[in-house]
Amino acid sequence: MAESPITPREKDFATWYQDVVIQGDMAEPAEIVKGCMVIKPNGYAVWEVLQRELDTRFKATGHQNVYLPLLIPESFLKKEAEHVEGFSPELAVVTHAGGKKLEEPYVIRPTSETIVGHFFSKWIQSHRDLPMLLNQWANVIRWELRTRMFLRTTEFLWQEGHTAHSTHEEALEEVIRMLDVYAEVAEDVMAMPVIKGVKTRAEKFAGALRSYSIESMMQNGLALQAGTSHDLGQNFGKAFDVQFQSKEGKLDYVWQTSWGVSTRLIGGLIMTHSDDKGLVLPPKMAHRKVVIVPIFRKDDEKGIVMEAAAKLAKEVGAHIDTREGHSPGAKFFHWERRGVPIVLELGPRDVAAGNVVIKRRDTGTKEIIPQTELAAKVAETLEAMQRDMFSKAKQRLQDNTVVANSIGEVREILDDVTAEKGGGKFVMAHLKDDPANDGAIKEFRASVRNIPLVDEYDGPGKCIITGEEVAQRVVIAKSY
RNA sequence: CGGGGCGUGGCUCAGCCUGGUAGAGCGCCUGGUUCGGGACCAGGAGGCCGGAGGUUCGAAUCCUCUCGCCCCGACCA
Repeated sequence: MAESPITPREKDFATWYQDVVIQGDMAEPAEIVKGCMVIKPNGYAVWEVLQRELDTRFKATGHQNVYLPLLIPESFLKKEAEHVEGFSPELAVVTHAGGKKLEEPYVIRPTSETIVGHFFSKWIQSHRDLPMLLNQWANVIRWELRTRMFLRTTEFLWQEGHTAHSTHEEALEEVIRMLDVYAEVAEDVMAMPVIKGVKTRAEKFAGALRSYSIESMMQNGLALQAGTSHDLGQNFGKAFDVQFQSKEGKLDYVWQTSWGVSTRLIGGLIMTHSDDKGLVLPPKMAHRKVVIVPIFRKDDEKGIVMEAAAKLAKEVGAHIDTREGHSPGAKFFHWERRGVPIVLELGPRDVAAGNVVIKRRDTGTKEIIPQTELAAKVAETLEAMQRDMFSKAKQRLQDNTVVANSIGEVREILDDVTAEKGGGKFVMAHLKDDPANDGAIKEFRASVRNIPLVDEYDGPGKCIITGEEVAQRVVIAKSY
């Protein structure tokens, strides 16, 4: 009996996560480039599902895809003071090309606000050019000091939306619209509950007026920022001189937004649903939803079983594991680790009785059913799994969200929490949105995740640090 | 970037302290028996020990530098 190569969550959550990523054939460290990973077919397929789900919604809300240069003139970054200050430490810079030193270095994009600003200024003259609603699917590089597969890697894949509007109100509507799209994909497709909210001023995107985020809770109770949407105000408009003439003939700067989600979502997906046996994918995220493991001994059995398997596979769109030289048991483990939602077992006994064994990945429940009922059963099971996985995650979020009324209390709850040991909570507390207060929270390595858009608690109260009256509680947690 | 740990067949690791031309288990290949939760037997292939330099008659082993991975911290849409 071989031991599971996956470290139990209880023992070391961080190691468990890595084991699941590798054993699930999602990705592996590139090793030849610092902080980079190789996304393997099983992982990239998940990204493709996400891309499809997101892109469909972007198009439905009027956006078009574009592609902008990977390299950005260094001077562009410097045009927005806060932006350059925020990103400078993590930039990779190209200084040589074509065999000689460049007059002006190029920065490998960490994000494209600056280059978008440049092109917006070329493309926008009139209010008739607005709104301009663009999105880019791309890779970016940020030289982070500490990386973890999917959660934070030097190079990662993402989409960045960039829009320009004639009024601040309209831009704000866009910011919230896209935040809602992110929340919908997270909850309805990934079965990953999120809290929508505003980032504090200290935590906002470098160069934005305000940032909004969706925050989700991983199984160790740590928060993961799953997506962000920024109200850029006129900051980049002014820095890149993006002006338009209004109906009234007046010149004004555009109001911009930007929003993005990345391959980090895959890390969130894994840490929300997977278990000690490996990856668990919600049906909507699984590119391969049903796999049939045929069981037989002799050749005559093989013929009968394979024939029945082919028929069932066609009926429910399943993949048949025809690999030779692997026992059925080995095949069960194989698909279990890769998170396939439903595995069907089909052997001579089942064929003789007209049955098939259906097994759910999330609960491990096994059931013998008549083959005639399979199609309906599969559809019903996939739906139930999607629903149940969301409920379970939602319940966990609720169970691990607590209220605190003093800074000491917050600290006591979060002090010992680590990514490895877990025990994390979302602590709801009244806190004034002031960088000094963020600093106080940071002392015990936690942070304000966001200020929820919908207050599900007790409304106004006194700030746990300054004692000032604030409108509502904020989410404080340790995070990735 | 600071502190700690670690790089040896595909994987996990032993060997290193006390230098003397590389080992185990798993995996892989072939054949046979198996096959309802990681099968077994037999035979076989595969590594110059992360990389570079140094010390030495001789380096996986000692020294220096370097690259990468993991953990803690700092940093971080």
